[in-house]
Amino acid sequence: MISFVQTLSDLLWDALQRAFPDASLPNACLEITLSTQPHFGHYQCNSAMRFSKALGCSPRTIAETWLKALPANTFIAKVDIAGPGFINIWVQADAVTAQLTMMASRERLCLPQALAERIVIDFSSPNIAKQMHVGHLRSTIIGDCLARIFEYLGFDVLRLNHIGDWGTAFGMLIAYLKQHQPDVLSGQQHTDLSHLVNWYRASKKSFDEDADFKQIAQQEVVALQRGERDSLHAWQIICAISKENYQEIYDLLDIRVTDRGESFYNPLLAATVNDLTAKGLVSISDGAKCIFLEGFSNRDGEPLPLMIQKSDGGYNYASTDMAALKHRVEVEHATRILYLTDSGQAQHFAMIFKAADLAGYLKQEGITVRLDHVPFGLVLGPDGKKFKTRSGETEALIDLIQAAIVEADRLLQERGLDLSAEALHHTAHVLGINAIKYADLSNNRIHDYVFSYERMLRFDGNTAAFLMYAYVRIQSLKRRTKVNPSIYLNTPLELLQPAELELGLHLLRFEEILRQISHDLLPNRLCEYLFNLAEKFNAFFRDCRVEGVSEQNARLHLCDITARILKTGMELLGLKVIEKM
RNA sequence: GCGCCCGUAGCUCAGUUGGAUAGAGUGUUGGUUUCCGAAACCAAAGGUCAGAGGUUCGAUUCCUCUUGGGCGCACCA
Repeated sequence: MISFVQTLSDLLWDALQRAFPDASLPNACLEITLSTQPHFGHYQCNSAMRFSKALGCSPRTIAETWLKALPANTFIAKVDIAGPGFINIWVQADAVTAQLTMMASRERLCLPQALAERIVIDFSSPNIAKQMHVGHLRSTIIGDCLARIFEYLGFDVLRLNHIGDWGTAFGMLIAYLKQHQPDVLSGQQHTDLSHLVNWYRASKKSFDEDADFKQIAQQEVVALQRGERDSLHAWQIICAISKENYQEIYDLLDIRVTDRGESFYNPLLAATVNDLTAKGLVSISDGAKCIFLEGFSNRDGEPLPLMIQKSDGGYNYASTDMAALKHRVEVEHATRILYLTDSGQAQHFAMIFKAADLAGYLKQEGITVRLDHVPFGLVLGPDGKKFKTRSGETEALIDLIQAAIVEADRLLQERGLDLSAEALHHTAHVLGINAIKYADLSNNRIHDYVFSYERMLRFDGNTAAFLMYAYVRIQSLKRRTKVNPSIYLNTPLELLQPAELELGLHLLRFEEILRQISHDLLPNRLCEYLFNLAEKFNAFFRDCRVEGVSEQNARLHLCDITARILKTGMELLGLKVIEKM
């Protein structure tokens, strides 16, 4: 759909060229934005000031000449010049109605991409033999949300879980299990992640303190990488136990992601290193294969390497990331790759991206692959420091989620709702998880944010519950009037009152918001949009009676579109929508 | 030391091609229901946008410096 701003922009651009046919304007792009104040109209154009120099006269004169050339049209109701040369625009309700009707007639509320660009989103990425913790929460939630938005926009999205399932740690864990837990490896004894975590700690201790064990562990790594059957089998058992644990979390959070861990790229590592070497990018430093890149130096001011092979011949995460990038471009044909990790890895990815560019991995069939590191800040505890439990341990994600659900349950019970125990429990479940997700997504991801059950579970303010409440209220109203949807959906929309027009204009901006997020990758913009939508609906609902008035069915139609966008928007954030609460 | 990120109301945060009087939420104070869900709405109060300079018609936004905080910087990922 051509956005409303675009339509206005086209109209004004034509007028500008008619008004100043001989002028060469510096910028073919008009600046049209939402008005900053209600009395400045619906939209404002700020370009007259910018053109002042090029046209050699004052912004006000430009604006006056410009608007005289604006032909009569069905979009603009009124224009006005204010201040130094701002052009304020009031739109015609009929034009909004027409666009809204067109939008609502489609099953999907925005147009799909002309070309289904292939986009890889690398997110979540827990580590085998470790609990998922808050650090994985943001990657998982934000990554899933971006994936949903890109899918909705019609991109061909490949969600990849780059699990930490390979590397030196497995040697010691396998060695330890062989020595102390043979029944687990033989499959005779089932176990869970909490035991695994303890064994991991114990094996680490032995590794650090016992030279003999260390040697055995290192041999296990070699055996594993060689693909020896016993070692591989042990590795598979360890992975399976871990996956059980994080699949439980993904089920709770409704996250869909394809497992493709570091181990997947193991067979590609040697070839990748060879390829980089053949391209002359690699030099040997202290026995390790390194790529030295301009602009990166270490604490002693010496060049900082991107190490792609260790001096002992082993590979590390840079090797895997280079191989993965190559695979995603060459085999998966990705034209864009997003990496959802904390901002601490910014330098690492900056180096990976630069090295990939130098190696020519980003040019494929005339297309330049776009790489985005999508960084995010830390989750902080109430003390403003990195989130920890009271005992100072890193909090397991599963506990965190359960706690939110328990807290939501308690709050709902306090309210004394007219719900069955089962319905209340279900609502608490949805509310708890929605609250965690929304609290995360509604903050700008760049910043650290303070985690607080109390704040995220509030029923008022910019929270998940506020959006859910706005939605159920609309659904309730639709039920209450007992009008068959086929009747109100076929009743022409009318935007008579200012609050109706405001709501209608806001509804039209949905696609524009999603497109913007596909560029800046900031889901908080969708949260803000939906929060404003709920507010504008509340204003409409305050000013415009729905039930039992002559405009009833037209207004029910508007309510229905509002509910659809609220629902779609919440689903794009990964929130569950309920019909009653 | 080098590099990256951040500093906006008491608190939590928006504010991205530079736009008019910097906005929400929360908290505080006051108000709104014979009427569609008051889990709502309205209003008041609250600011040196960390500080200083620069760029220009215009800077929270871009540049430089200062300051405070966070993170990264060779064989863990």
